Amino acid sequence: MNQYSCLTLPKAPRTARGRKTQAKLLDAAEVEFGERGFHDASIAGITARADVALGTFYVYFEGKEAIFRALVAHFSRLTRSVIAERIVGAPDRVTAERLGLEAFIEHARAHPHIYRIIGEAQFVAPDAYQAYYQTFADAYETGLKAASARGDIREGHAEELAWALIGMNVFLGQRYGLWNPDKPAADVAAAISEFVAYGLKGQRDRSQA
Amino acid sequence: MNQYSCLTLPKAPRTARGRKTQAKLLDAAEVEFGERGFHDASIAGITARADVALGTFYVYFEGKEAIFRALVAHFSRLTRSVIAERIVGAPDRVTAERLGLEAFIEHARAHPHIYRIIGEAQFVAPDAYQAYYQTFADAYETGLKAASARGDIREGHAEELAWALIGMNVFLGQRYGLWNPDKPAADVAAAISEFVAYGLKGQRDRSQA
DNA sequence: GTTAAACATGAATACTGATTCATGTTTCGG
DNA sequence: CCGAAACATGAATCAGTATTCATGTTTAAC
Repeated sequence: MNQYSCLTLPKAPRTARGRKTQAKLLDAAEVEFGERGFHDASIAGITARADVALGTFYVYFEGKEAIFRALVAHFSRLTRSVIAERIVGAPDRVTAERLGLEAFIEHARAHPHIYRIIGEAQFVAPDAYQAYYQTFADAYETGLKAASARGDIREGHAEELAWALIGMNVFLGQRYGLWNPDKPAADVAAAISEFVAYGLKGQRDRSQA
Repeated sequence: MNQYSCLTLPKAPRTARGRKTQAKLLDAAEVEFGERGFHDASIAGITARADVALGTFYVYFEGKEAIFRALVAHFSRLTRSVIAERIVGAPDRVTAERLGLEAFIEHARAHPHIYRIIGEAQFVAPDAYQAYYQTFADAYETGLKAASARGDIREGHAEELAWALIGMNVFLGQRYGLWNPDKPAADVAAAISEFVAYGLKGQRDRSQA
């Protein structure tokens, strides 16, 4: 219930009751935006789900877009940390890619609301959306460069590769996580791993897969 | 002006005047939706741009969503044909991938409206959006299978690969076509081509790039 | 326990914009 | 040229909802 406590929010509550109410609103907003989309979602819908009065919303948020942006910022961090946790300690970059894709598909499957909200941010809060992927891409690029420095993968074109790999992940997450969540995420990740391994290393590697 | 004539439209005009007015509305809607997004776009905005009266809109379209869907269907076909034309006659699959990506980035750069409209379809007309990418993926998969049958690329996982490659194209198109359209599309495509070549063929091929 | 700040309330406000419709005008086959 | 169908018009209708605000209640510091 209190998963948002770390956020710098528009109107910080000063009492325990206030923090609880704000957290209820954010939880409710996740469901309302996730189910109905930004424009069909209503403040009345959010406050009804949170079981507070309509006016209470404006005690804690500037308006509809403000709470949406708060959710985007929160879920951006959450998604990155879920992936990061999963690939920590991977023996090499190709394994990291496979585990990251698996984590991404599973996360999308478990939290479809989050993916709808981030996707809609492209049009509702374009700057936040772009910042999200730029941060992701920067980290990716750094990771790829480190991997090539230690001889894990070939050198060069890390920036373009980072965006290409992110796009791969997003679309596979959409297709196999959100649209047709039947196939095990690990199977999809394994199927793609060969492509990524050859693509990044330029030769077959029998030590992993 | 008459680029929509092939479409099966909700209310087919019966006279030359009618066809011209409907085409003006579709052209105007492309700009209105492309610049302001689906929800901020207004029917009044469309009819003003088309230089017709408000009520005229409803002579030709059921409503706001109907004209949006007509645009999505039209641009889906257009995008596919632009890519298809570019890769016809490519000597091998890897070259086709490179030319396709180049075409995609250039097309996104030249027609940002189209890409905003298709992107928003994800939330405004999810079925149309999904159908668009499913069609794309099916064609892609067929192409990959044909390529592996003739020994161009490795066998296996054509479905997953199709979605991965589409995701790559979309994100590179977004990054280098829409957000930072400075780098030549051919350079980006060349940078990624090595990754795709190794990934699909599993060994260096010195005959092309 | 007092009290000032923080929080909660929901009816009222204010505005937007999609869609309808009754009425005129143009087209085109005959 | 005539008439019926097609097309054009824009004021009026209709619905929905984001945001405000005046008022009442709870919290927590002292």
